[in-house]
Amino acid sequence: MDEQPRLMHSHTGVGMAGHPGLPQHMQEGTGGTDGDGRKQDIGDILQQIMTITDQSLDEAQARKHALNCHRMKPALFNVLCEIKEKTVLSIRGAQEEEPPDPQLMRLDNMLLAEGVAGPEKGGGSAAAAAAAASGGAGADNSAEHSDYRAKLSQIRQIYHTELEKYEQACNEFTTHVMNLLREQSRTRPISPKEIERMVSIIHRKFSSIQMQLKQSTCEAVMILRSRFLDARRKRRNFNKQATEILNEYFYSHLSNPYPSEEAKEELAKKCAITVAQVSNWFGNKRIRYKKNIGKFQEEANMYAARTAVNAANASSHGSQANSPSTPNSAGGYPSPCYQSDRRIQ
DNA sequence: GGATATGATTTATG
DNA sequence: CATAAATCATATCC
Repeated sequence: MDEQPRLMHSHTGVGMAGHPGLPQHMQEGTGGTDGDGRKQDIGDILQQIMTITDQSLDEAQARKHALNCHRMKPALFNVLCEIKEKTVLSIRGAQEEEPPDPQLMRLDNMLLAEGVAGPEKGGGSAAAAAAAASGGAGADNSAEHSDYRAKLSQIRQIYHTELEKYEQACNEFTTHVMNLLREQSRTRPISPKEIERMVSIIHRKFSSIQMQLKQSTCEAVMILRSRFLDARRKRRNFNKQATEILNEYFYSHLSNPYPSEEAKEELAKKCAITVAQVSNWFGNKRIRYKKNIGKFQEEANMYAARTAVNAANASSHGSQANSPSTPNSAGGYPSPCYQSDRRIQ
């Protein structure tokens, strides 16, 4: 809207005399006689154009309409078109290319990798699988994970809503501007290139806003990750049953407490934890046992007794009325001392 | 609240 | 790569 008076001033108002783009009949001096009425006409029109900004909008609208209907309008318009063509050509120079922003690409890639952008990934299938695999025992673990997933999808949803909002606003604005330009193109020459450029400017602006959104979404995801996926921060003790199973194995293999890969897998399954966790547990247990055997003596005795009783039960099942609740009363079980022949290397 | 227990991670080693 | 050892960071106990 504000370009109209400027254009008129700079090209039509002042620089008119002798402009190379102007047709012959408009470049004549004031001395001519037969073109006098016509010149007066043009002068009037130009005067009207010049004063258009001083008028109220309604008045201007009316003037515009009047100008539009004026018989000289097509001729003048053609002149303007010519001028425009020349000046626009000189304005438009080395600015058209637009390389993809590496920063934006980085953000996009990350959002895609985190599953925030892109298509909805298989809803809860991973969580369901985890819950199924862990049975009832590892429920807290999967619950924690689902909490993480819930937060992530929350972020995802906000991100998409905002993105959509921006997109919509961008489209609305673009349409609005294009309508304006189209409307203005009746009174001033507007090339398709110009419209294109305007649209691309708008899109650039909006995409820079989008980048901010992506940036903050990335930050949110990062914070979420560090909060939830750093297991050290959310350490959970294994449940009683799991530690019993692990201890049982440890003390019954005290001479060589290094479960094979298969044994680890078995233990992991029984305890509803991962193989890595089993390895961690044994690593911790070995070093801590070795460091302070005395402290573990009682525990060692207890588990040794229990396995002894279990063995006895298994070997002579049914014949004896035994009570598994009195393991300590049974004397003579092998004491799990830290001796040279059952060394941890 | 601090002491201790404990699961996970890091670092070093062969 | 598996493990030992040190270390971290939280959980749990008292």
